[in-house]
Amino acid sequence: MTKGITRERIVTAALELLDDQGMDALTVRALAARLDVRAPALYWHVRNKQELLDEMATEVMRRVAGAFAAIPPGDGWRDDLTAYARVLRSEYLLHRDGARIFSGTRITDPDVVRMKEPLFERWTAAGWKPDHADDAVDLVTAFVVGFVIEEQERRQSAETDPTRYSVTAREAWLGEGASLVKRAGHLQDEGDQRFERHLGMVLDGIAARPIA
Amino acid sequence: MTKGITRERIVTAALELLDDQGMDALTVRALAARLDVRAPALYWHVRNKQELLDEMATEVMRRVAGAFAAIPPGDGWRDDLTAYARVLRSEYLLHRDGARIFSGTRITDPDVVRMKEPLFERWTAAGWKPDHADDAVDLVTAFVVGFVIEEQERRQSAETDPTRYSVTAREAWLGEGASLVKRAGHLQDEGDQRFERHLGMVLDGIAARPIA
DNA sequence: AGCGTGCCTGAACGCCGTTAAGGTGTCAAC
DNA sequence: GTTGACACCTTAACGGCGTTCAGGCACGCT
Repeated sequence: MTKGITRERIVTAALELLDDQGMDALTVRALAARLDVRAPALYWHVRNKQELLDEMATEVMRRVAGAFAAIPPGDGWRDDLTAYARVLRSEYLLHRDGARIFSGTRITDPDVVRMKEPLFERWTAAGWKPDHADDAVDLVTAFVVGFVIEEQERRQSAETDPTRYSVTAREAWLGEGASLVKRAGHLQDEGDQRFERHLGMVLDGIAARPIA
Repeated sequence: MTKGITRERIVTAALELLDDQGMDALTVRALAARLDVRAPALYWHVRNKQELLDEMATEVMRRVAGAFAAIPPGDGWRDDLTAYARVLRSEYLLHRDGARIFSGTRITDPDVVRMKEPLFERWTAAGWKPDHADDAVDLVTAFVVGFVIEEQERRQSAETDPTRYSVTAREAWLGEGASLVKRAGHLQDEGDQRFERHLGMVLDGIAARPIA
């Protein structure tokens, strides 16, 4: 491993460590060890752990912006927002607890925020008002964040305690009655279909509003 | 303060401590001090801190269920879901980082899950399929979670660093270009209106699907 | 040759969650 | 009325955490 720590190397190593071992194992000492260095060395490049976490979140969003920019523009706002939602979800899913950790943290790089600009240009050209465009992006973002948080918790919970999401165990836990709640529990298909279906509803909701 | 620690007293004290001092100050020792007891005493009543957090989340959801049950049933699914969304949001807003902390954590009390039953009954009576009812509740939940996470982070960020969300500082940070992004930033009205508007879109999206 | 400065180390501090072992009070059984 | 069990709490301690601080080593500049 070549020496010479940089901010970027720290951030990417931190993301790897998070994926390998999970949030609890993401300690300054462990991260330093992975970079073949002692813990205090990191404090030369980063003010504290919170700043590191912010930087990690920014990096994740940078990858979202990158992946999104690599997709050819679609046929209209609906294609654009669908692509954005899918990219955001899959980037969150790449990291353990990704949605919980990386949502709603401060972005330290203006370029990431500026990525919205081309989108806004296309949509205003198509007659959208800026505030409607803003609502649309934020609504889709909120939906994806909420969806993936629940998705990831469900997934992890199933790993650590497989009985929890088994149908029979759940029914026993629920006790008597609540038959409709139980019946609904049966129907939960896995991830992707559910995501696309819910996303479709959100987009329908956006479509139902006057654009200007 | 009367002695005699119980699980419930621990949980409510923990919620108070969280509200007063924030997540970082919610330590076992500080919580014990608030209950006039030494830290290890709590381990007689609670397995570990994670279990305490789960219990706190459950308590919050119990309050959501309680507040929701206290509202007289509305005129249809739209009223029901609106009331649910508002109750969930305001309960999250009551606690620092509420949405981030309490979303997607395991609920330890079956009664909370069973609260959905009367809703499902009403809606199926009105012709909804169970899977559609399930989708609707989960979609609204995901939206509220995502919305409030962003809302709370924005609010706290504004407290600790008031320049961050000032318009002029933000524009300087964004640099040249991105004029549409900037323009959208101007329009962000505060909390409630925005919530109601976005919620309306989500509900429109639900309304746009066939119910059966 | 000497010096500043960039990057890193070793040692330490205070706090954390958690465990182990031991006390004290209450109350039923004898 | 003594004994013993048990619920509940204490003190002491452990290992690990984020972070700070003083020092040291290697380089480029004068």
